[in-house]
Amino acid sequence: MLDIRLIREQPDFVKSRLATRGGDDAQKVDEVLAVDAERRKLETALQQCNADRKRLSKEIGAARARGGDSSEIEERVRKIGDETAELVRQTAEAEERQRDLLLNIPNLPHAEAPLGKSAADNPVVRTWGEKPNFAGAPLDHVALGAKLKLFDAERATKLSGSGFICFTGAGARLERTLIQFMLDLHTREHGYLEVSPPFLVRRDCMIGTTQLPKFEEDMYGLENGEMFLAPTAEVPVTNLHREEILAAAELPKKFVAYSPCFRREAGSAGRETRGILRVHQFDKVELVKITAPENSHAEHDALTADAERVLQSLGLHYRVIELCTGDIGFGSAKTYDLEVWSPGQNNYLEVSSCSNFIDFQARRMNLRFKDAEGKNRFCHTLNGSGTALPRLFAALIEANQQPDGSIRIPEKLQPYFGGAEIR
RNA sequence: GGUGAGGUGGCUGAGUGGUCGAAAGCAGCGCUUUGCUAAAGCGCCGUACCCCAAAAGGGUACCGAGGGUUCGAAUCCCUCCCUCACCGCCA
Repeated sequence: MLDIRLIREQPDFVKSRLATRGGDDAQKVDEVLAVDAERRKLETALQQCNADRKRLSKEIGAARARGGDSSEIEERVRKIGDETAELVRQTAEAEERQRDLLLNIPNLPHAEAPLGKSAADNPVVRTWGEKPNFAGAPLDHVALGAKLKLFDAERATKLSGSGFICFTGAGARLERTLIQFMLDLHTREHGYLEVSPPFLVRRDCMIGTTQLPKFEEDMYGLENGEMFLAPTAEVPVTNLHREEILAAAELPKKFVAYSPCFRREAGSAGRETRGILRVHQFDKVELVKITAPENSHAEHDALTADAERVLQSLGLHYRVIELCTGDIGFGSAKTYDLEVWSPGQNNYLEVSSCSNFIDFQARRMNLRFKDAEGKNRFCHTLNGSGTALPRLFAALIEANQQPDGSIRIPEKLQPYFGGAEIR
């Protein structure tokens, strides 16, 4: 949520930053400004009424204490009360309209975010490692999975419909191994606190981390829209400290959490849907940071580096791209995507998205900290998936397939996996 | 799921219809005095929003949340949420 004061004081700046995303947000800014002006007018009038009512009511009390007659004042206050009721209704309505509008305006892309219209304009920031060489054409993860019985899409569909996957045997073990490997890496070597949060969260949490109200059709809701299956651990973990005022010394807070993630993937039929690349339920290990504003960019770079360590440790070739202003997510000001090389797809696969939300989520969550001068200021929030499991799984088995059809387990993973190969 | 108790400012804790944004104590900040690692006295000490060009200042709201009664609600009524205790059920 953007700061209404920023919109009020610098509307042209806000509009010009939003314009870099494309879309019609400038119009929403004008709407919110109009509502804001109306709201404040109503609020001032209402407060004047309340002040009169309060003052006169006290006079009634004083008059009665003296044993005097107060019926005339009582009549006046009753009249003010009638006027107030209408103002209360109008003010509340204006407040709600303003909030609805604000919740539907996306974050301002950071000044350093590259300009662009679509994913085609996302610059490559850096690459790591080399594409592996294969004697013949490498198999893709679907073929490898079928051959080695690593997952069973048909039976998962029988259980839950299309877009669900069931890992089996060595595949299930490899999946579990990757989760544990990442949790250990981030807790032992990068200083994150492991949390195992609820996966079912209240509506407020989904608003806090910007999934709602705009993307409700992509979420699985229960209990008449009061509860939702988390689409990422970002939701429960970032909301852990919602409506709190943290001490400056506590920052940055660094969390790592494993969770299954539930997404309807509405409207994405046909895009990267082969095999296990886009499913309605998948496992993910998520990184979340809560930082002071001064440090959020440095912490963002560090978080991205921590996510990269996973791919480096597994010896997987990847590249880092930065999302351009036209492609960046609704709530994010600056985002790096990690894309791992998939020999089977002969393309890069997005496995991790590291975003700096600045104070956009913190305002929605009312998440603040007390700074050195004792002022309460909004925190900055960052998150990056320490990698979406099925895609990492797919890239990993494709990159490590051997001429004899077996899969070599990367060295660092072997102690976790309890073996050096799958055959 | 049942029964009972309870949710007040950073903390403890008063307050059952009016002068209560809320006593008192603790913690914190400032000043004064005396001075050896401290005591005493005094003052300050919540958040959000609105008005004001701004500062100063003024105002409104907030005693778990939301409604209601009333001229007036921390206080009375209703609903909900949460915490604690015990009981039931259960991985």
